[in-house]
Amino acid sequence: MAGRARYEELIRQLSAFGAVKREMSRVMPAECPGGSGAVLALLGRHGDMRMSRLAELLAVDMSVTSRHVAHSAERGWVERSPDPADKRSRILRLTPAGRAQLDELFERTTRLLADRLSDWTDDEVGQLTLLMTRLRASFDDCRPAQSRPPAPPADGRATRTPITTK
Amino acid sequence: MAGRARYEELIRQLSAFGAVKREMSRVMPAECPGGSGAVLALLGRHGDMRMSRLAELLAVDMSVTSRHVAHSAERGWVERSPDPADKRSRILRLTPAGRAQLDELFERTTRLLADRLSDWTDDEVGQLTLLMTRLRASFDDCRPAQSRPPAPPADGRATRTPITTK
DNA sequence: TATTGTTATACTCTATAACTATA
DNA sequence: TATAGTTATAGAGTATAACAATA
Repeated sequence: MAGRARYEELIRQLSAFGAVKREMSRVMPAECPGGSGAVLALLGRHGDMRMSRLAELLAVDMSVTSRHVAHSAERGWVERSPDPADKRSRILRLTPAGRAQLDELFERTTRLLADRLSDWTDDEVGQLTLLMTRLRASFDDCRPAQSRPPAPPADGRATRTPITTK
Repeated sequence: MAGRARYEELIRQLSAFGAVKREMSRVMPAECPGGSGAVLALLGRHGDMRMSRLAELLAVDMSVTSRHVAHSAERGWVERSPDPADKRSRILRLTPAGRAQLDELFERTTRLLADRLSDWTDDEVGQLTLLMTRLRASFDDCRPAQSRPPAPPADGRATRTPITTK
């Protein structure tokens, strides 16, 4: 358990963190806003899935997810095919065009980070990523849990706060 | 210089970080949205200042700053007095009510963090804060620079870009 | 009756541009 | 002419609630 001063300083940093995200979004192609980018990134990482699962990964209401996905689908980046097992559901899949767009996003953001973080060592970047991942996991653990998967097989530098199915 | 895989993983974490911020803002009093909270926090930390300086600290356009400050002033948290040295400017100051509101904000967010991060050590929280501070500084250093002070000596966990009165 | 997904509405945050009042 | 600050407008993100189709 950390001291109050620690928390307050962390709060300040969290609060001021918007600036970094804003600068990241400024290098994104105008046609692809952040919401769509997040959709593509998650589909690229986790593969095909349903709306509800995507909403959970985005940690956002499904109504919001629906709009982001609609935007992506309109541009041909995502395909929504009916789920044969449940006609209410739709299976989302990244199209080749979506994959290309995703590559472009990573290309741009990676270039930005490589520029800004040129004086960071590989290990320092890894450290920050690890701690941010863990922070997010610590918050996730306390969510109204829908269908949190039982300890997703941590893939390398994954979450240090193991997820227990409640 | 870190490897591309490092950057991509960091990008994913940055992208997913909104969830943490959203949860933080959910514990805020309805009357005090995030923008006002940031204003109060910066005035509390750095003391009285002008609009332009606050806008720079917020890393946001002055038009945005103006609205947040107006919101805070309407609620009696911030006082805008004319600058005798320059009649175009206004000096911002935290009122006692603003200080009380700020205390309340820290109280709530600290409580949230203490809950979520109960299994983090003091040192781990410090580590994360330090790295986030440094990340932000790395981005700041590349900004269109208005009155950025000349590379101050980093002192541990404080902002690495200390503020000097222009 | 409950769940999946969509749509309508409203609110916050942001940037750009036009405007004022000083400098 | 340039700068400090305000306001109007527009765009992105989010949540809540009402709705349709299916389970």
